[in-house]
Amino acid sequence: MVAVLVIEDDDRIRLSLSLALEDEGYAVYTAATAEEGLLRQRREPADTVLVDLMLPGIDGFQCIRELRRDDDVPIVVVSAREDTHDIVAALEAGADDYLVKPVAVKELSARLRALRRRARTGPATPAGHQDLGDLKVRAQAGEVLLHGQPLALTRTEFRLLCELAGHAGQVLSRQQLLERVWEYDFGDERLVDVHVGRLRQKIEDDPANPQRLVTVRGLGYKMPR
Amino acid sequence: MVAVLVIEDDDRIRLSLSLALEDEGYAVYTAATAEEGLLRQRREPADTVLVDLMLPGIDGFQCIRELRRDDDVPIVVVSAREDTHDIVAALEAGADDYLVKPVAVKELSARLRALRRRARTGPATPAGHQDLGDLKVRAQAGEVLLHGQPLALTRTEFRLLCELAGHAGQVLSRQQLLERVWEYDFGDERLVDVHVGRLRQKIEDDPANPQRLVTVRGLGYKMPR
DNA sequence: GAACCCGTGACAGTTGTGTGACAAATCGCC
DNA sequence: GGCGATTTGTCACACAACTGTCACGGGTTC
Repeated sequence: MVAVLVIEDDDRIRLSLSLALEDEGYAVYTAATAEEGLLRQRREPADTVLVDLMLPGIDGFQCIRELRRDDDVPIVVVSAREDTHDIVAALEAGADDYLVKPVAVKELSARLRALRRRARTGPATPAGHQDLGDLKVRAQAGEVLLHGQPLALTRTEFRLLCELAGHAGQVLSRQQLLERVWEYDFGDERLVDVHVGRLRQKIEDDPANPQRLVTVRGLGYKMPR
Repeated sequence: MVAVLVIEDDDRIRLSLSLALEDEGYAVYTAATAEEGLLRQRREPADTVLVDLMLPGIDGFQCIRELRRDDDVPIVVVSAREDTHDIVAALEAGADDYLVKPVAVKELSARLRALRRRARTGPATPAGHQDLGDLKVRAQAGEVLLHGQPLALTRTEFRLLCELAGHAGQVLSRQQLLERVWEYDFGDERLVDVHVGRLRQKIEDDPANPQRLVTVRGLGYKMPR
């Protein structure tokens, strides 16, 4: 299911956009302000973001720049302003497409598909590739190198490692890992422990004394930088 | 220098677009018909293609499909028709963007930049020719050499191989392959498995132990660099 | 010492992948 | 335009790999 985040302050437009997109088969998240949208995208990233330009507080341009700072997500502007200057500014800020209200839903949907088709040819997983000493994570190639040798990881191990390596130096709670790796909203947190254990068997020189994937008691796990 | 191919039958529009794009710093090739444009793109590929919808002979839609057959080049439609139906059809055919005439050059330029920014993150080599050890893929010539000997591949096998070889070192999911090789938006992913199996019979020395086309369990397939 | 946190081995159920068979669709040739 | 050959997509089966649960035990905190 493709998730779309709609950032739009006008309640009526937000609602009608949401309904239309849901009809097209998208999962829709919404936010009424840029702040809310940015927060939401950071917590639970959507696959595509629709954003209005005229927003209270942080405006659309700034919002796009903020999103682009650490996210390569496709961004589509939906705005009432049809001035060329606005269009150019939004695209320069990092937007991928720009539609003028009122939008035809069929067109919006087609443009989303075209954009996603193009975006998908990019990196498959969020983090590109990470080097942590002897351990190299090549997300695109779907491979992990330890001392230059490719490692045979299962999908779950791979995704777990990507998640941890992508936030090297930062503690991730079992709950966060469950949500991001397993996409579970709930579940047995011990599951994480088991897979961390299995992962350690493969990436640690001495699995009983983990160096690369350490546990932070009471908080979770992290990979030191 | 970024090269743009403009396919447009109206002399005046073609000329003014060319001049405007040259002003923006693009190298511009032109073609007055789809046939001419396709030939030109095959001989000397541009980095982006602008195409009109109403062309004599092969029309714009068909032209887009032909281009897409063996090229991942960004395609922008510039048309006088502003009907949603046309827009959707063009995007579905494979276009990346759609502008309604008359176009503001600044906007066109900004959209080209946005599109190229997005497209560049994609495949490193569009559709040239790839050498992977003993296996040489000549996409343009439509032939594949194994140990210097030409291989007899079916069309599907050939396109599958081109797609994989064109992204050597990168995992492609079954879904991605379905979309790019079969142009299915959905469908049975097992179809990919079957054709990978058939392809292996032809390109692997020992099909039971694939070396050139390996499966990455849970993720998809890839050809190692 | 009690409560809690974490590592780990075992195991059954689930999922992913390769492959042969087959019918429908397409192609090439006359 | 017809007909055999080739290609394509679907299906089902078999096997291997992976996943999640559980229980046990050692360590840590208070």
